[in-house]
Amino acid sequence: MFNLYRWGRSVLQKNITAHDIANHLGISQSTVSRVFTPGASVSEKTRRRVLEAAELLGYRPNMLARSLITKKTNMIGLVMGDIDNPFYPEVLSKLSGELKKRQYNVLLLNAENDDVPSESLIQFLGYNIEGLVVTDVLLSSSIVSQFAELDIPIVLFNRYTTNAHCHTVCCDNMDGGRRIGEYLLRTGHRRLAFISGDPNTSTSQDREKGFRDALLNEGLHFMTESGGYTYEMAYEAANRLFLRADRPDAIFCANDIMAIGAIDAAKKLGVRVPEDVSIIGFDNIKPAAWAGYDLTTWTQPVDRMIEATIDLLLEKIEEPDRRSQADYQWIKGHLVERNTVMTRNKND
Amino acid sequence: MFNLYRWGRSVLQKNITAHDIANHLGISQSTVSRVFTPGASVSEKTRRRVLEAAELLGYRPNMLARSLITKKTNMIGLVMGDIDNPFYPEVLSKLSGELKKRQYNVLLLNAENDDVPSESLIQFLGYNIEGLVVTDVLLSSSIVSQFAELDIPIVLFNRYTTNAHCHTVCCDNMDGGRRIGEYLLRTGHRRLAFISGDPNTSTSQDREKGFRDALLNEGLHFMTESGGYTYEMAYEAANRLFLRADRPDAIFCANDIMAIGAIDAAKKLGVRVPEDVSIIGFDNIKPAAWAGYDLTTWTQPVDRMIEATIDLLLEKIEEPDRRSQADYQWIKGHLVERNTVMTRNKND
DNA sequence: CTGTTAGCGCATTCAA
DNA sequence: TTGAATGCGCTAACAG
Repeated sequence: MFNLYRWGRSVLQKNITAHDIANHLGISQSTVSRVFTPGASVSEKTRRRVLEAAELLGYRPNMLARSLITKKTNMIGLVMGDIDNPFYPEVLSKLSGELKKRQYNVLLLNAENDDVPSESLIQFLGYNIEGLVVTDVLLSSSIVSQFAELDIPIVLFNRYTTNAHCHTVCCDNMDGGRRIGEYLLRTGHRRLAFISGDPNTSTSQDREKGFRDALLNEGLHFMTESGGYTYEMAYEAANRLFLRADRPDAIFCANDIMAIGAIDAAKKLGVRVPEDVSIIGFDNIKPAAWAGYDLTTWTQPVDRMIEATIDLLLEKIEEPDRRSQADYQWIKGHLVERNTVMTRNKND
Repeated sequence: MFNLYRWGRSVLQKNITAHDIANHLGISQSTVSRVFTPGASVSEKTRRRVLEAAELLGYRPNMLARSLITKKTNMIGLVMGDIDNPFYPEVLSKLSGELKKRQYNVLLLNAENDDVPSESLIQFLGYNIEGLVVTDVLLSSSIVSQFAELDIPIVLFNRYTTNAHCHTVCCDNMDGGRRIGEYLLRTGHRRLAFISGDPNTSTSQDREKGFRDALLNEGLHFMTESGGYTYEMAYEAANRLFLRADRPDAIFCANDIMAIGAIDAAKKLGVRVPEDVSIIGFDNIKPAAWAGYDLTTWTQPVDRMIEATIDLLLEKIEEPDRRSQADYQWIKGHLVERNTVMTRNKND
């Protein structure tokens, strides 16, 4: 009889290989491999024996060796931008969760202050990641072309470029901005202001552009301040706005964090929200729902965006020629009415 | 002369290997390998030629093949608990950043609601991760022993167990709780309350225990409510507290999110903070500093905790016998005084 | 259904 | 300093 010690290896050995199992069972290594290869043909009996021995000895196929041959690592690179915005941890968590459901693992890279470390991305290539998701930042074109040459798909989450190799899943920011503008108009606001995020980002630009379009239809202009997507800068920006002679009756902030900063600034100055000024945000992060703010805002449909991201990415990976998914997807959000906007008398 | 096409491969070829470079240069594959192996001996001249050709052809060593031999993958597994608490995205981002500085990459796994997917962790073993960092959750002992058998170190961040194989880097929660208790006593509070987090977590338990110790020294008891580490539950818990006949004059919440919920509950009921009730949190997350809350709280020294985590983990990985780092580290935080606690007249 | 063989791309002996 | 040879652990033909 074969037994655990027959081949001079103890149960406590660290690296059990398919070979060990094969020897232990007196079968060939490739048969063992077949048991762990979906779709390979093995008799039910040997399958059971192998599985049993594997369980006993603690065998687990070595993904690295496997990947070396199959060229499938099941690893996806994830580049995270602005983690300070609570919107993105949510994205991160859901994205990695969904990816795991589909058998993919996430190799993480965080890009602090818009500075995507190119060398790390190149390292990722060394690990043979099969795809890349990039949230809220842009990649250098040199990096993009390296990925392109290797046919590794890239999906930009909430960003877009004209670079043909980058696909995009994005909240329809223009639409959001426009409909927020229309909403503010419809509720009787006339002295409007916009606090922008980082002016270099398409998210901020598009929200502003949509907003402008809506106002232009009514022949209205609006004041602008820069809030850099941070609480502190938006707080200051709002202060400047409130101190103006023609103080706005509504402020649209390019994200919720800034809207919260604006609300706090208003409180400090004794400007009442929404009686004296309406404030509206964008993202619908958790704190927006807190009783202390109760912020009217715009929802980014995270779940649908993530679903689209994954469907797009995995289609590119698994059936590159299928192209059933659009390469650029703009997903519309919707208004969440809470209590920071009030309807005004148009003859105010 | 050799040229790019001599070996029938075009510049656009997808997978350039060390062999390709070798052929292109008319040298051996092992020489090419040496150029990319720190400490190997290659003449300066060939090193330059190889590097040049590599650059030209876009060669990059395949980490998988390399790891197969060296047993070094430079990958660290990271299990993230409660990502809803803004404290943890910060940890995530800093941890992965520091790890990258030390040449390690992060394989991510997020554990939603305390449910660590064991199969995913076992998958991680297949990828030959070299270490595991676990934030704010606990692992099943069966998983831990599998890691132990393979000598893969585990560092628990903000959790601890008696399991010998798990090392720990933790904010000294008992100390924090105690010193918060002492602070509240010193500032004249006598009717104290505690809103706990998830009662199963050591973080909540220890903060409560320290708090109790401080009060016991003065022979005081305190009211307790459960806030489950969420804004909503803490809001309700605070409501119950405020409606009692013996309404507390100070509430210690086991984290900032809950303290914010408590503040909002107070506002809603017209209970003034800090005039009628003092509120103190734990974590010092960003929103605690917002003007709308201006929360007095306890800082977890994130940077030092992360540094300790990495030092500990990498020592276990790189020089397992050195043991210069303590296996269990409790790091003390400190009070951040803002405006939700006021000194009371002891004869009130 | 199973065993044999041949690599995947690389680091690492051992000679030269 | 370099090249030839070997094998890490595995999958994928190819026979049988």
